[in-house]
Amino acid sequence: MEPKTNIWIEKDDKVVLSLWRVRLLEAIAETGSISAAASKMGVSYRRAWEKIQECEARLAVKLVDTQTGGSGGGGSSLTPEAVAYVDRFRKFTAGLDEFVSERFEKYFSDI
Amino acid sequence: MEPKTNIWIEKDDKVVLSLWRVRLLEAIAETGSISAAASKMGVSYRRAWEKIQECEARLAVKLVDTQTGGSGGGGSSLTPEAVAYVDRFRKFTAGLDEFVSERFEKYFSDI
DNA sequence: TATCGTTATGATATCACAGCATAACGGAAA
DNA sequence: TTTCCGTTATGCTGTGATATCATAACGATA
Repeated sequence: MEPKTNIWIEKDDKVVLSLWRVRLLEAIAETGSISAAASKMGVSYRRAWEKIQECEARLAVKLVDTQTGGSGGGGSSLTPEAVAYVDRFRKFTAGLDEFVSERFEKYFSDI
Repeated sequence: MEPKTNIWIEKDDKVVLSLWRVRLLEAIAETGSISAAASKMGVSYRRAWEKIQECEARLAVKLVDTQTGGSGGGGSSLTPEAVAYVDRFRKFTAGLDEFVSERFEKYFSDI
């Protein structure tokens, strides 16, 4: 038995940022491409790309700069706005895991 | 923009208890029937019943005592084990909303 | 100019879930 | 005794979301 949590931010009842989406953005920053990030996250390029579109549309902010063609085939990187959102989100959710783990230990350690 | 969270407990990568399921159990306790509880939760009886079966199977514990037929058509009530699980879960998750709200205010109040 | 990996999207298959339908049950009322 | 009613219990079917497949466009480099 193990505790699990999810945390996200909604706007008009729609997800604009979530733990998963922030991880995806971080993966894009690390790998330099949506394709590699999707692979790293274990999802199809298609799905990763769609989620990014969704976030951009709902936040009304460009999050990923993309380039098609070129030496490496192209690539992607985060906009300064995306970096700021990721940073904010990470600070926002910092300590959540510890909070949950401690409480789980306290009340479910015997199971 | 508003923060949202979910919290649950897994066993072998499968959900055994969650905020939603605990609310369902509480609704059964309050109303005295799965049918009324499902309606209260805004889902079909079918779905409510299935989730209870799932929890019982995965926890290997009987959670709901049911009675078919009779004056009111029958009804349901929680077993002592279920009451104990609900209580534990509520204690486990107490304070989570405040934790998240505070942090959200701190880092996203301007948006 | 041919190549190659990436972005960008359409088209189709698959699957969890919602909604509908129905049988069994048994106390209460007729 | 027989009918009635609301609940439990479960099968069946439609549907929307998601996964998988396929393909066009792009452009620096060799």
